[in-house]
Amino acid sequence: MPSGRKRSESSRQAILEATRSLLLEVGYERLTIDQIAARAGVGKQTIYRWWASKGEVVADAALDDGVTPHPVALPDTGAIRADLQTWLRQWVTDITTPEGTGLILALTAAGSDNKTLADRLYTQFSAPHEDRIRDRLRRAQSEGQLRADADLESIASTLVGALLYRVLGRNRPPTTQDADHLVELVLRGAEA
Amino acid sequence: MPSGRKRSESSRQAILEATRSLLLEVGYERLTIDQIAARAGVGKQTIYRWWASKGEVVADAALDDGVTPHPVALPDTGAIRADLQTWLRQWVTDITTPEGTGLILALTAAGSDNKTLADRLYTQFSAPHEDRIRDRLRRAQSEGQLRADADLESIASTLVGALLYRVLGRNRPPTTQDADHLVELVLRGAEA
Amino acid sequence: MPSGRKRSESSRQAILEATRSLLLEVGYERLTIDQIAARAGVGKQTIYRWWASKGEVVADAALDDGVTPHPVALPDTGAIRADLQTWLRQWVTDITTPEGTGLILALTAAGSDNKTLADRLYTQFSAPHEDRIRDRLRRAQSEGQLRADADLESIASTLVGALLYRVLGRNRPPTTQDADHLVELVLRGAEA
Amino acid sequence: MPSGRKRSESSRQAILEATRSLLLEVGYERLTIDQIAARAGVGKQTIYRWWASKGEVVADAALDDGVTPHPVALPDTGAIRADLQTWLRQWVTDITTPEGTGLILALTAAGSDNKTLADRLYTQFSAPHEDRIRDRLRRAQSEGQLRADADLESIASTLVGALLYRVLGRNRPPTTQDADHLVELVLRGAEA
DNA sequence: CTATAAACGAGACGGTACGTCACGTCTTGGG
DNA sequence: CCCAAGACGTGACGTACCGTCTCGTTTATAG
Repeated sequence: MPSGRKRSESSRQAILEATRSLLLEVGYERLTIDQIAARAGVGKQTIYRWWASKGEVVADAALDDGVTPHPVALPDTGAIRADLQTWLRQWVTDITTPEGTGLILALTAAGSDNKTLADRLYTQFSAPHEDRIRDRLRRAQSEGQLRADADLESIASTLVGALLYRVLGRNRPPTTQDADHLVELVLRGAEA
Repeated sequence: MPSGRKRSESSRQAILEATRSLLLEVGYERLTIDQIAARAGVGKQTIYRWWASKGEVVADAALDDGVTPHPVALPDTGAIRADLQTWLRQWVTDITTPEGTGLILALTAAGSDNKTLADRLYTQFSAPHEDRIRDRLRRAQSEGQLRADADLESIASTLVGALLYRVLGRNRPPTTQDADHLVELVLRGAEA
Repeated sequence: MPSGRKRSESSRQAILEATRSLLLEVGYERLTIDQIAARAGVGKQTIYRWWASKGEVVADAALDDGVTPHPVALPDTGAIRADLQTWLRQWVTDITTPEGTGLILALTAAGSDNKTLADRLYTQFSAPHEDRIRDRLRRAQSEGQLRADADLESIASTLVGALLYRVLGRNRPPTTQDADHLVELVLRGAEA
Repeated sequence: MPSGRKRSESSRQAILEATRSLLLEVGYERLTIDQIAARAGVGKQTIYRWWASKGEVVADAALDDGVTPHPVALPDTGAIRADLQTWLRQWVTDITTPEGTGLILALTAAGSDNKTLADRLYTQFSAPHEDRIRDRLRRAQSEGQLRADADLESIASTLVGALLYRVLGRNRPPTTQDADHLVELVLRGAEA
């Protein structure tokens, strides 16, 4: 029977919020646990008690934030190309804001350092996007809009990867127009 | 007129070599200047004298390494799809070795932290690849293998981005087959 | 009229016993409340509820232990020198055991830090010894064995102090023979 | 051939001076390495590089201070009792100042915790006093002022121990008069 | 026979200090 | 002027304890 004081939800929130704000101010590499604790008004041990590393805190901070995993399902108006464009345009807008780009850079750095964390970040951040796209593609395929032999996994992965690559490159962040072109490029050959 | 002792080439080499080996052993984040100096048998000052930051050393270490920027030009047998596949298959093989993946992860982490460095890395590492692909595509276009309105920049960027995305994701590193499929996917709609 | 649960005697005992054993294992400085609580199987609050500081717990642990304040009265065979020697020999034996020395070192450290505690320790630990010696000396004086102008306080304090000094010094712990010599030294000039 | 930067004498001095002042302000137990470093304007590592523990720093701080080991030799006017009294009176005055008492309490606490340190403190602090006293006693003995069988070691140790005991007890710090009485007490039986 | 109130074991909390590591700079002595 | 060595002030690391504060749970008295 577990006794003892319960985990403080307010501390948990304060830590994640402090992490998010510091991430935008100083970036992942210069982010320190000391800073997070100080800004959150929390003892360092309270962070170490519940998270194994800076990367874990950052991951939770990003994923806890409603914005990032962007749970919006793809629209289904019947026109696959338009629906994909609508959705990707919105996603590009989100990830090219300072907040969005900052979180992506932070999560990438975090994942670079830690395979376990990289897996978790892929599963919770990238995979849901790919899944949503693939599901919508599958519907289109069953409706005969896409060829039966189109590699839907590959299309979804390429769409997400190509845009993230431009965000990570930093000098040519993707635009909504880029999103449109990209959809055209990869769909052209897949359409029936 | 410069007097005094000349810069030691052997120290420079030792530093870059030590950096490369440590990068594979401990990764970018846990790499330290102290370690590099110790392994290279070099004073720390000698590192700080010639490089501004850990990221710069890592960038030089990676780019100095013949393997990574992979200076091989694309073949030109006349068949654009086959040539692209040949080249990309080789590149995928290179970047999915432990050394290749390690360096890419390190460079990504380094670039996440530093916009200036990110630009340099893009210019010296990614851009040459995109350029080579785009040049070959252009030739194919002028030969009438590709449609006149195909967005060659976009194709090149997508090919590179989609594969790097899979390397960074770590759980599904790209295979030579993936490279083939990817070329098919993006070329299908661009071919005349 | 107080209601509610009574103080747990078993917890009190467990705390003092845990304190004694830990004191011998790690010494006063490395002794922690957390350790005591863990070994005693007790919540930390139960310690803080009843004791104000580590020093207080240690003092109670030492004084609760029958051994230390050694309540044995001095014998009175009529021969002051022999009686003193008998008693001091026993005391030296007690305080040079590992347990005895450990407690004295702990109490000394505790008293060094805290004037209030130092007073209490003196009153409950040293003073009773001096008092017993002085009372026996007084009897001897009234019997004419000691000169009327002998400074009995001073003699008692010197006997106790000289032996404790050797215990604290650690490299030359006093022997029963030392006790004999000491009695001879200070009594020789005081005897009638 | 040892190269590299030399140890900073100014840092060493600043550390010992900071330690002395903090010792008087907060006492041994509440003294922290962080505090010492901050007040001395020094990095913590500079302390840990040269001293193994808080106790070592305190010992050096005390012994480096000219006051404490009080290198004054005993006078030799020919009258052993008067010479001893003169010297002990001065010593009592020194060790009953706030500074003197503070250092003694600190050194006692330090020695309680660490046998090695206790030995060093005895050797460098107490032993020199006992030695000086014993040497003077020996001279007196050879001049026939003291009995040939007087235990000079024991006398010296008793004088030092009895006075330090009163300092440690805190409630009855020794006076110059106490010093006089003590000399009388232990010499009376030893004089020829 | 219940309330209710205090003490209990447990353990999370905001903090302070620990001793270590790495930073980037400075000093030393030697090419 | 460069170099290897290495001490320096700074600051973050992750851990250990501090003394306080909830949490149920247990044990006594009071109604």
